[in-house]
Amino acid sequence: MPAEAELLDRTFHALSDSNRRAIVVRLSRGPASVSQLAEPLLISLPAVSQHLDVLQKSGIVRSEKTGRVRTCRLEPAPMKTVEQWIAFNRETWEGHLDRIGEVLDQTYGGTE
Amino acid sequence: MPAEAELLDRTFHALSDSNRRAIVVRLSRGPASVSQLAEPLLISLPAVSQHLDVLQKSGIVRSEKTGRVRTCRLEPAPMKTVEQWIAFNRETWEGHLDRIGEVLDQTYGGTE
DNA sequence: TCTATAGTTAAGTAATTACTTAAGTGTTTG
DNA sequence: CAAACACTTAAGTAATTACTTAACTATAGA
Repeated sequence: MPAEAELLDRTFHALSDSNRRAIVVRLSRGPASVSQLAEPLLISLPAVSQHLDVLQKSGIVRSEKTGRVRTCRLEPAPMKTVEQWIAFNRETWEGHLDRIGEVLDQTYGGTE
Repeated sequence: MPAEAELLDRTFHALSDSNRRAIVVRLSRGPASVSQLAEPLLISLPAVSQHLDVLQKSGIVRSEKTGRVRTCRLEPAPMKTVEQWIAFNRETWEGHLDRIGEVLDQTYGGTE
């Protein structure tokens, strides 16, 4: 599988869980520690660690540990790739609709 | 779980598989039958049917059967929801960076 | 130094996923 | 009517997922 496809697989998969999306939403407002991220979630701390692994393997989150605190922050590139993939498909689809429009125009004289 | 979260779950999950994304890319260029969608893929026809089920349950794809042919087409709303979710987070993140910029400006007199 | 804190690792489990092959159901077409 | 066609359903499987609890490591503070 091409590298780009694997990145899209991992990024879409990472975002398909609402606990992980909650982490992303929180990190979009600035860096946070693991326990800060865990606090509003209704799951155990190890479960949060596992979600962070998934987010880090997709590249959405980056983190470094200082002392005993791990600080997590958002890395925007993978989500931008996903956003662009969707936008590109939407444009293709919209272009296709335009061409249907042209055919209708030619057939029924809409613009003539 | 809120209805919006479930839609995001299903839509992100639907797009996390490269065979399903290939189906979406093909459909962005116009409607197609199940076997037309299957033709370039390296999996069995039942597997394609199962992928179409996933795409239809997320609402990304809609289809109707006429005679023995099922015609599939893209339904843009769910992907637009996903695109907006990402855009909203990016904007929050960018706003956060702007505020860091302001602090740096105030601290080091960047704009004064 | 003892203890609380912050997080990690390990191991187990029930549910879900992405396939497969085999055997259907209808629908055209020769 | 028979055979080819376009799927669909069923059943099975190996891998992955999202958790859990228990036990551990490493750092910080009293």
